[in-house]
Amino acid sequence: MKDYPQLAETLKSKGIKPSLQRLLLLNYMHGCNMHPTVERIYEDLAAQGHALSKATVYNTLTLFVQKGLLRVVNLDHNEARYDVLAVDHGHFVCDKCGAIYDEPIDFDKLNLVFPEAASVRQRDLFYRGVCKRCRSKE
Amino acid sequence: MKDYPQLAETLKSKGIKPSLQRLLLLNYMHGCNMHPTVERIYEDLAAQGHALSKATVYNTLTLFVQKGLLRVVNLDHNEARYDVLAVDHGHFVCDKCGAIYDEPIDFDKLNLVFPEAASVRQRDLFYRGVCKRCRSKE
DNA sequence: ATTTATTTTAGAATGATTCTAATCTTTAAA
DNA sequence: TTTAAAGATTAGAATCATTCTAAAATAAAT
Repeated sequence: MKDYPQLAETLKSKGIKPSLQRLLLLNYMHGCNMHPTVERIYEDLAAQGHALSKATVYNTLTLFVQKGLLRVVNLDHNEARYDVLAVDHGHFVCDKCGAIYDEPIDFDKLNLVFPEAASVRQRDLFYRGVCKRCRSKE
Repeated sequence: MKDYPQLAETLKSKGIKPSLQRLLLLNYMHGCNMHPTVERIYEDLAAQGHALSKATVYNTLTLFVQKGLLRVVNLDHNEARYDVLAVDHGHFVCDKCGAIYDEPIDFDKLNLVFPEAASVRQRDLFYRGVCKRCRSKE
């Protein structure tokens, strides 16, 4: 655990009791620059010797999302992916290799208006296509 | 069927043979301003007396997406939704009632650049929050 | 007509997620 | 400290959207 007191403080500030499992999950997500699936998170933690049950992974991630520590990334209707909420950013998803690239975006500057919206909680932007790595392999 | 020859022509132009089931589905989607799930499409068609099998609904929608007639909207990791490809638009999704509002967006004008992208096939934008209808009920 | 390819279909299989009910852990009260 | 109450974790069952499979129906081609 890199920074136990800091992680615990983050949890407490959101009204979440810092159990071992929750600290492990938050620590994992903070040191994680991909957008892992539940399966991936579960396996990585198990490989590190932390065998949380899969139910706990689900429960905890859902809790973190509710409390605003993470966000769900729905790339397809198959597996959900999880993303740490840092700077506002959009995603580019490669159709070939499935890689997900983050790119900072200032949504405020886009100045988009949805007349039906009373309040906006979350903003997502996805571009899809072929990434340069895959293109260069062709 | 509103405009049989037109629908059949649309299918043929994409290299799809215009079977009855395919015409029914394309017709349904064209006269549909929501973003229906497979279940919804299946039930609506059945209610109209067109009992396609659910497998056919899945197969055909997937075919239409591959051929560029429809697009999948992944609002959550639960059910996929389908959208007719018309003008470029973003989506606002209400957290309370689940309503989905379209809003035309000129993505080109946003001028967003993903350095890792060699080519872009699709662009999606989702805002989430509470819609005015739900807000006014509170 | 007869073969061949294509489409549709019902139902089984899959797999991500949720539910359930029991166990373990922490907190609060006595 | 004990005891009780609340909260967290867990394994495994249940659910449910989607995909697979293999057969039946339809259309196209020889």
